[in-house]
Amino acid sequence: MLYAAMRADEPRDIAFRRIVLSIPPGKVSTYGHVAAAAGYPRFHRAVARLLRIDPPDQLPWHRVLGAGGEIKLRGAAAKEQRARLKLEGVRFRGERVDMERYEHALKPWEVYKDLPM
DNA sequence: CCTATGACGGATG
DNA sequence: GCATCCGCCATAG
Repeated sequence: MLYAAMRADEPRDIAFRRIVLSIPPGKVSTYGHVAAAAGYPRFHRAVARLLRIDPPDQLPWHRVLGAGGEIKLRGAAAKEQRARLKLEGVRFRGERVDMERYEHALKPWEVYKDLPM
């Protein structure tokens, strides 16, 4: 088993995944907010890492943005994310998502932890 | 052990 | 808005 896959089974990563899964279509969140909602306020970079190593078809990775609604991917991947969001009706203001309208309010981790996936 | 590199974030000028 | 710097977590060499 690959080390990356093992790491992805750590409780922290489970929490990150479940929170990302809770973001509904047409809504978005940020690396920092996902980390904080999971109970790990300084782990925004770990959230980004998880989205990078997880199979792309298992998580709505495109609904996670940088602070302020900024797409942090580069090149073709950035276009891909923007296209996916647009398909869900998420509108942009310039290069950023209009967070006032599309940011999903994440609930505290206790609300997610015992819910069915 | 140290350095470099990221799908980061905040503070500062 | 832009440029810099620093802090933070994780991985690779």
